[in-house]
This record gives sequence, C-alpha cells and structure tokens, in this order.
Amino acid sequence: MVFPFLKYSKKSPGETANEIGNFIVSEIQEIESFNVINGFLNLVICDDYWVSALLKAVNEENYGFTNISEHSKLVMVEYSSPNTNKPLHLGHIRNNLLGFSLAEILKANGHRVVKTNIVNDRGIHICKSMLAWQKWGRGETPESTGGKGDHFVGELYVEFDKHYKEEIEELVNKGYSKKEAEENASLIQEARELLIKWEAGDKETVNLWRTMNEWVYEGFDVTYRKLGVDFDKIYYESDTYIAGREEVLRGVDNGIFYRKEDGSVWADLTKNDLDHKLLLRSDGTSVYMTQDIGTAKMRFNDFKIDQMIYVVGNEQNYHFEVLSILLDKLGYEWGRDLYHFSYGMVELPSGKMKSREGTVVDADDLIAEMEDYARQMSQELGKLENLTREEAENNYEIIALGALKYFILKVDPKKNMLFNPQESIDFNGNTGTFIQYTYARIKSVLRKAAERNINYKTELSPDTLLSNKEKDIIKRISMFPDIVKEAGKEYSPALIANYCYELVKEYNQFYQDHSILHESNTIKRNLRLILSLTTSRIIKKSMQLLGIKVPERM
RNA sequence: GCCCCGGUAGCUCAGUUGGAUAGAGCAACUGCCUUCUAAGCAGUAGGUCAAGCGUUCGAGUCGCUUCCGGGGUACCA
Repeated sequence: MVFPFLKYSKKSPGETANEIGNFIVSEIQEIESFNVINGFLNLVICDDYWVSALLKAVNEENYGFTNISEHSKLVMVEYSSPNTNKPLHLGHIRNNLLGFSLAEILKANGHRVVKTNIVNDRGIHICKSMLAWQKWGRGETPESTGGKGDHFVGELYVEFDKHYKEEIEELVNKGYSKKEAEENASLIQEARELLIKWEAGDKETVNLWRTMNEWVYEGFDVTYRKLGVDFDKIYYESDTYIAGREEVLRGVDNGIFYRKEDGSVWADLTKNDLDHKLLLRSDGTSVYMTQDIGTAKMRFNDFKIDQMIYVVGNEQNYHFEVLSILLDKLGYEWGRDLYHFSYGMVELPSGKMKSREGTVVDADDLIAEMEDYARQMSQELGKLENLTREEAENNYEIIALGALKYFILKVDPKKNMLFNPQESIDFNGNTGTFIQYTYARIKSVLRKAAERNINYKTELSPDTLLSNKEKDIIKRISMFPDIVKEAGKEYSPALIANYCYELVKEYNQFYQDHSILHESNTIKRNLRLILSLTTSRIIKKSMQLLGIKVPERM
C-alpha cells in the first residue's frame, strides 16, 4: 500500500509502487517478484523461504512458546470464585474456561503463573441456605438423598428465596412498601442474626456452616475435575474477611475512611468521581469489598506477585475500579495495577440466567447432555468401531468437552454471548470437534507412514516446489508464535481458537486435493508429511492453550 | 437520571489495530466417498456493517449526535 509515500515520491501510485518494488526485489533475496494493483504493491516470496520457515517450525523445540525461567514475571490469576450456596452454571463455566486458558496462555508467553480460587464461603447468602436447612431440611443430607452436595445446598437456597418472597408478598398486602417488606421480613432478619452469630464464632452455627460447605466442596470437585480446571492455591473468604476488616479499621484510624453515627464504615470516593462506598455494616459485619481487600493483602504476603489478574464478569467493573482505588489509598503500590479481566455475560434465548429463579443451565447437566450427544453421534456415524469400550467412552468425553470449551472460548471474552442449548451443541463447521477430527485424521496418516517405514524427517529439499495451498498453510504455521504473543498481550483465548480454526480449515482443503502417502514424488511426499506433522503439533498446542484435549483417533 | 459496554448475512460469530470485491459456521439448495477418516471438501444464495454527520487519498474500524439492547449505580455477591 503506497499511498502514504506519495507525498515523498511526488509521483503516481503506480510509478511509486514500481520503483519500490524494483528496489526491494534487487535488495532482498527472499523476494522473488512483485506486482502492482490499484496502488497496492504485492511482494512474492520465493518457495525456499517458506520451506525453511516450515523446517524452523518443525525442528524448533517449544515452537511458538517462550520458556519460563525463575526470573520470569509471576502472575497470579484468580478465577472461578464460586459461592458455596449453589452449584456451578453456564456462567461459571465461561469463567473457569477463560481463567484456565488465560493461565495456559500466560505460561506459553514465559510467565510463571499461580492459579488461585477465592471461595466465597461466608456471607448473608450462605446463611440463607443454612437457615433453609434448619427450617425445612428435615435433617436430610446429600448422602441420604443421593444427590450431589452442591445441588443439595443450591435447592435449599432456592427454598429460602421462595419462602422469603411469599413473606414479602404477605407484608406488602398488609400495607408495607416493597422495600420495608424486604427489610423487615422475619426470614431475612433470621438470616442476618445467623451471620452475626457466625462472625461471633457461635459453635452450633459454625458447625452447620462447616458441614454444609463440605457438601458443596465435594460437589464442586467433581465438576472441576470434569472441566479439567485446577488451582495452585485456594483462599477462603472466611479467612480473608478478617484481614480485610483489620485493614478497613486501620484505614479508619489513619483517616482514610470514616465512620458514620450508626457505626458503619465508608470510603469517600467523590474525589475519584465516584460516590461513597460501604466497607463495614453498622452491625459490624463485612461486605464483599471488605473481603476482597483482605484477600489481596494475604495474597501479596504469600507470593511475590508481579501482576494480579482477576477473572470476573463485567457486571463487577465498578467493584474492581473501587477495589483498585481503595488498595491504593491503603498504601499498597500494587493497588493501581490490578487487572480486572472483565468478560461478558452468557445469555440464554430467554434472557439472563438467574440462580434464584432457576433459569440457569446447570454445568453438570450440560456436560452430561453433551456427552450423550457425542455418544449418539459417534454411533450414528459408525465411528470408533475399532476402539475398546473404554477408549470410546474416553472419546465421548473429549469430544463433548472439546465442543463446549471451543464454543465458549472462540468468542471474544469481552463480549456477551448467547448460548442456545438446543442449537449450540454442534459437531460440524467451526467447532472444537472439527479441529479434533482434523487432528485425528493427521495422526492416522502419520501412523500409516510409520507402518510403511516412511522416514519423513530428513529429506526436505530446499528445491521443493510448493502449491498455493501448501504455501498458505506454511504461512499460517509461521504466524503461530505471533498469535500466541498477541493472545498473551490481549488476554484472549479467542485469538488462539480462531487462528487454529483457520489453520485447520486450510489443512482440510489441502488434504482434499493433495495426496500424501500416495504421492510418488518423494520430495513432495516428504514436504506434505512434515507439513502434516507440524500442523498436528500446532493444533495440539493451540488446544492445550484452550484446555481442550485432542484424540488420536475418532 | 448518571456511568460503562455492545449493535456486522435469517441465527451464532470473525474482521490482523485506517487499506484492495466485508469473511466463516449454522440453517436452505447443488455436487463430491472403489484412493491417506465424508464429524470432510467444492459450489449457489444471503449485507444500506443500527441511522446520520464529520475527520482523509481511503472508515465496519477514529470523533460527534440519535435510536435500540445489556450491565452498573445496594448495609446483595
């Protein structure tokens, strides 16, 4: 594109392009020729440049990734962060997949990463479930009902909400305003009393709390394992809120925060163009913000963190803006540098998901449905006939989770996305399945090459002539390191997903009209085998960055 | 009200930082399995890039205005 040069050359676009083109061809060996169209100068790069680019990709250990050393930047990634009052749903799945993938991408970019989970195991919402169990639980447990612990507790939470709403309605009928009713309902007051008792360390309350949380953790573990996500360090807000409260009180002593007459503690953020923010309730209990201050402090005590990333939905943008300012006010130099990885909501065709109203897509149910569908499709297509039962079952899981993860991660994390349970489960087109399938296809070719004792690693002649499609794929392969860097810089798994899709699409086009093992010209055959091998490796690495497994056959 | 974020094909999404005729997938229609896996490939059709104005050689991309959608603005998390 030569327009910017016209003011220097003072010539027509065509003439300018020709002069530059001639100069480049004579000066740079790798440029074979050029052509000019509509003021655009196109340079043609010669084949042996691409051949050596392919050789570099296939021979370079850790191609596309940056090695980690002990001097690498230490990044802490917080993700998942569930509440222990309900099971995980589709929104949490997006969070977990993004957090895990982000950590993998950062590692590939040479950072040391600590994956952390802050479990929201205390607070008024937990007390609601506890109260519901006391009132309507009839002494049942997940064991006695045979359910998963997180679902068991989740149902209690819904139960509370149901009764609470009924009570509000009654009060409104008696002439209270809606707000008064919400405040004065006996159920919410009982829940609050429970929270105060809990913070005071009341034995019975704490025991119930501990028991119910254990139920939930057992349920979460199953889901996490299924999703393939894990953590290096788990924090519990039941521990961190104390540190938070101390920090807030220290802030009051130092005049950073102020106390109202009713005893509640506030931060005045009007100088930051924000309003006043509550930090401790008038009854002395902590709020969300209090806990996050404490959590941050504990983390920076525990690790020498260079960068802190919070993977939390964009509905909390304001919260993190405030958190950053508060930590800064408290004198933590890293406060300003917190990065809120703010991702969009997952919406359903019916609108937003709401746990209390039961309009959620449950994580466990969704995964199970996808596995069923994978099993059904595999059988319909007559796949996996040569596999053992165990291998087949393993493949259903790989395919189901691959489809789900890819579907979610291919979308720009910043944007809201729509998930249609009926239509979003698809194994054709731009899907994880398509990528896995291509991988399995390549592995099949490579296996057959090995069976026929075809050695394809040594003889890559620089005189190899390339078809356009072969050149396209090599071009794409040589972009991989830049894409990994870009994904690390932009914090975007979607860049990896979309890149990998393009690569795979091109490979399938190539596969369609190029023979590999049947090619009689050994120079060409070797090129195509190396091309296939390299493509398969990049597919595997890309999918690894997304937390997606690839099957050897499918 | 105020503050953020979005609007690209019927649907779900890309669009390489301002460049050539705006791309994929799904859905619809048409071809391709005696050859390395047809969960694939090739093709047809589908667009006022929400609307308008501006910035300049050039705007889906940058700026302003309007319309529409989402989120936030809690002694919820």
